[in-house]
Amino acid sequence: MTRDSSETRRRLIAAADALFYRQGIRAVGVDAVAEAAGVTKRTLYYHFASKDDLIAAYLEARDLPTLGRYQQMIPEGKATAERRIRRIFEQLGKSAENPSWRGCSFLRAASEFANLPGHPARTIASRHKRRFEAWLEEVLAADGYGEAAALARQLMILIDGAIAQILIHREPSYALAAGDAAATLLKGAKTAKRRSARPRRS
Amino acid sequence: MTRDSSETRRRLIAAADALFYRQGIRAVGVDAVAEAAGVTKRTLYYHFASKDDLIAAYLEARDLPTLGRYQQMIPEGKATAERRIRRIFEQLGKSAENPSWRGCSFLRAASEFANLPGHPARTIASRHKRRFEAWLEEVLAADGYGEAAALARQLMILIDGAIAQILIHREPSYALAAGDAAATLLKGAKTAKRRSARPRRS
DNA sequence: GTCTATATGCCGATAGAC
DNA sequence: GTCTATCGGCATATAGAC
Repeated sequence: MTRDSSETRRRLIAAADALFYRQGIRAVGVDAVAEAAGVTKRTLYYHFASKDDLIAAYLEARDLPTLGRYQQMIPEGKATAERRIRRIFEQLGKSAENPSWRGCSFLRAASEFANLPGHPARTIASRHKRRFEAWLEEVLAADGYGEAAALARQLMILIDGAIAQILIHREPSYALAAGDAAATLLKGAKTAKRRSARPRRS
Repeated sequence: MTRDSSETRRRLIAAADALFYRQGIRAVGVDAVAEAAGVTKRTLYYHFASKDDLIAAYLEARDLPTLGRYQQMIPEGKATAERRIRRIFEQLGKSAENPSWRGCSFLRAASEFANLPGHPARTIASRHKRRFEAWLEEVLAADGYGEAAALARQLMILIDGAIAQILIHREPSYALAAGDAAATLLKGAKTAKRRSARPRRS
């Protein structure tokens, strides 16, 4: 049945998600994924052509939900972009306090397959980060910032830099240091923003 | 003989360095390392107690040389810290243009062993980054910057963030975006620096 | 669609000769 | 200190029954 098929597939992806994110993709065998999903290895290979295919499905399934989680951190229209961006870093630090936190799945996947430029994991990871950067640009542009694209790129660098440092030192406070840097960058761009968006009263 | 012994050990570490950095640590077997070093697996296990021991030696051997390469990018007393820091990002972007560039070995190792907090690779990676951050702090403090520690941490985040983005997108220009951000942060801290370091003439 | 059983090869690590 | 030979286990992937 088609329903059963997609349900089994869904369970396999969920099992892969838990194991790949926790232990790393190369560190987990397909046997372990199949067992965690409650099926045999043969069934896994009925639903996925190869482990690479499963890896692609794992990252694909994480793409929009991951972005969505960041978007939910800063509801629209609640405050200035400056305050909303600051909140991203605060929430990142809070997430990283969870012992099951292991950094960014896309960055770790790209790192694991650094030697395989055409690997699906690389393609999906790059596209995810481009989406993330584009969203940041929208947030800044909507608040009237000039140079929103360049600024969004700098914020993206700060976010992944903070994640990298936290992962290395297991020290979530690096998120706050990155948040401070982001605030400084936004403050510096503020003047240009106000000048071009609307004339100041003073 | 002790001389032969350390020479074989050195060759094994060099072989591990080339393979681990290029392909990832978990992706390379000890067989491949031994063969690349021109010895058998048994000899590898004479010089190293385990693969983890070899991994530790690989990262340990990279620690100071890696830091040294960054230090050579900005010779002392040649220019202001602002200009010297900018040069780090320019050189990073240039390095990343080399097809054999695969990002930061310490960050990638920490990422691969994200699930093993006590692993030697994690300890060495963390210590290396602490050293790097301390060096940046020295550079800033020597040039009279106040808040040198906080600023150094922000620069560290920008450096690893740039490396992460370049690795994901295979796009070295992210280094320049990070360099722009660094320049802005240093510029913002300049006023405080000049006030505390020496009175300005104007 | 899911199963049991298996192919084939590499994994880290070791025994014991020289 | 380096070798040949090998251990048991796990890797990805597949054959064929039901």
